[in-house]
Amino acid sequence: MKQEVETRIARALRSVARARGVTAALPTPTIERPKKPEHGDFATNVALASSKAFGAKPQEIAAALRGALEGDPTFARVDVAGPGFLNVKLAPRAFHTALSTVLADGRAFGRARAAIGERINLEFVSANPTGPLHVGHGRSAVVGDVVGRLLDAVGHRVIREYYVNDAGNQVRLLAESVIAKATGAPDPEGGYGANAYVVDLAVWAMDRYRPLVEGRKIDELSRRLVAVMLAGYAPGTGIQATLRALGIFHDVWSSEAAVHLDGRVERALETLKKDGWLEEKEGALFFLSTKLGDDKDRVVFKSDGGHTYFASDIAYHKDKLDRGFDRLIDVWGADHHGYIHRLQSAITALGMPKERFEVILVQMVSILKNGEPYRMGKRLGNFITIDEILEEIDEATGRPGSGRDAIRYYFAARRTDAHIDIDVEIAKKQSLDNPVYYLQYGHARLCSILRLAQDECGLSLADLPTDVDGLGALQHPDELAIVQLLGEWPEVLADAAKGREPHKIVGYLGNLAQVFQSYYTRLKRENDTILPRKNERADGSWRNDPATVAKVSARLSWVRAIRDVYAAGLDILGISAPERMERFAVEAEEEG
RNA sequence: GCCCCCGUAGCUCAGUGGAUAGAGCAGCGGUUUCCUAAACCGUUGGUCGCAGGUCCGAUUCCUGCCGGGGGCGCCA
Repeated sequence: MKQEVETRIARALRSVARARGVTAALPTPTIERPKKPEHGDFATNVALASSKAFGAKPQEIAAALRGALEGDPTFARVDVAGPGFLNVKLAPRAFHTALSTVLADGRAFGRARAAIGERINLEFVSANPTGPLHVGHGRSAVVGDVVGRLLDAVGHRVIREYYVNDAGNQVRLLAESVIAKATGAPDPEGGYGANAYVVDLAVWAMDRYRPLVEGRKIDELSRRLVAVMLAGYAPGTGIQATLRALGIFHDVWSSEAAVHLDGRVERALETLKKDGWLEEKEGALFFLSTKLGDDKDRVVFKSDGGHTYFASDIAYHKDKLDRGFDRLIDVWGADHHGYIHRLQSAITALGMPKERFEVILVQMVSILKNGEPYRMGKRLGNFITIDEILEEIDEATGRPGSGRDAIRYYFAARRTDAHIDIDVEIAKKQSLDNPVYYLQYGHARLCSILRLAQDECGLSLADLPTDVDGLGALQHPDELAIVQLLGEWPEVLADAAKGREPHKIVGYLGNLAQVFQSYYTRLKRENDTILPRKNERADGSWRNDPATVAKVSARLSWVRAIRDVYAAGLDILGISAPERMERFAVEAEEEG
């Protein structure tokens, strides 16, 4: 729709320029939807932008363009406004054409027709297997997952990966903390003993692996603990179960220990050394990242002989590149931002174009509790887990899955680079007036209309019109405005994918829901309905008037198009799209 | 000290080199014989942190400052 307007305006601009003998370069028209409806369906500032090239006043150019566009049947009217804006109003048929396109593609509208894009490795969550996932991980998880769905939608092939840090001091510390707890010894320095789950782990370890605990077999016990943190010691527990509860799945689980075991670290460092990127200083081996603009060189081999986390991370990312991906995307917490430059430098040094490596930084989630801010961090003991919040919300609503929908909505709704504050108490209570229900309700209402059309009007969805003439009865200005909004969906999807911005999908859907609900109520006020009235449905009398049949059919096609785009949007967000929603019993309580 | 993010309505946050800066929640006033009122309509509420600069035009881009958060390990 916008495309068509754009080509027509560009053509008009060229012809006006030719007529006036203008030879200077012409600007590409930018077409936008005006905020004010009285400014038409589309507006362009191209006359203002062309002022220099034409050596004429914007308003004069606009008037000339208006003349060039006037004969075109696509436009109902063209106005010059303000300092030289060109406001165009489209003929209804242009909307019917656009709707027809949406209907042809249905839920796939806006999606790439084939996976012709890049092969992308998307690494996200990758939380240390030393504790349950907390809300900060949850944000990364949701952002990563939705970005994955966005990339899929525009035709990339995405592999989702979780890197398990099962080799470092942290898992060792966890094992020591568990042993300490089990044997009544004091928690090691920087240990996890303050966390409640360590008690459970200690009980579990004593039960299943008593010899490892008593014999202080740290390495062996660490492996068992990592496994149990990931897979849980009972169904429904563990990091993987938490992710599943959020509707998040990874294709590949990579182990840091495995990177160490088969010599990949040494090989990666060998490659760097050969190319002169490593230098020994003060007994340690440094990667010369300052050559690539980093603040300082970074240690890869410590003076005690061990290698750093950075070293294994280089090897791990080299491995990902070796697996043939066109692009690596890592989703990290914002507290890792200082790490980007050095890893990017390492990737450059390994001979890979640094553009192939991309980091999405997800800003902090600050947790408030009853208005009191407190930091979260594994070592502080008191943090909110995803499991807790999911359970609270599911319980409050009595609808399993509502916690997942709410959390996904909440974390996807905001720009990833902005901090967000969550008051835990509010997040838990918000279950009933969370905006996610507004979205789901909108979808359910659309489904409900289509259901009644089938059950009570004897209309088969397959028989509804999808052609321009069949949709001709669609004339209400609100209906046409919503068609225009539907027409924007592919662009919104593409933008959100390109910028890795889930929140744009939330914004679009919220807008779509709002304009439809508004229309729906307005129609009532105008004493009109989409479906025939109840008595007419019952006796079938609405079928006697061909104009009514045409209008009802066209509107139902339109409803189906909205529902399809709506469902596609919810699917990108991973939020369920219920076909009907029951009322909650809670309402009665509120009245009392 | 250096680097990154943020600063927009009472609160939580969108948004844009262009016309009178938006939404949700909160507040106030309305709407229900009707396809789902979990809704809708109206209304109150703004020095777009401050100051310069670029521009025909800046809330948007640039610089400086102020405020909040995060990062600056031979930790992971």
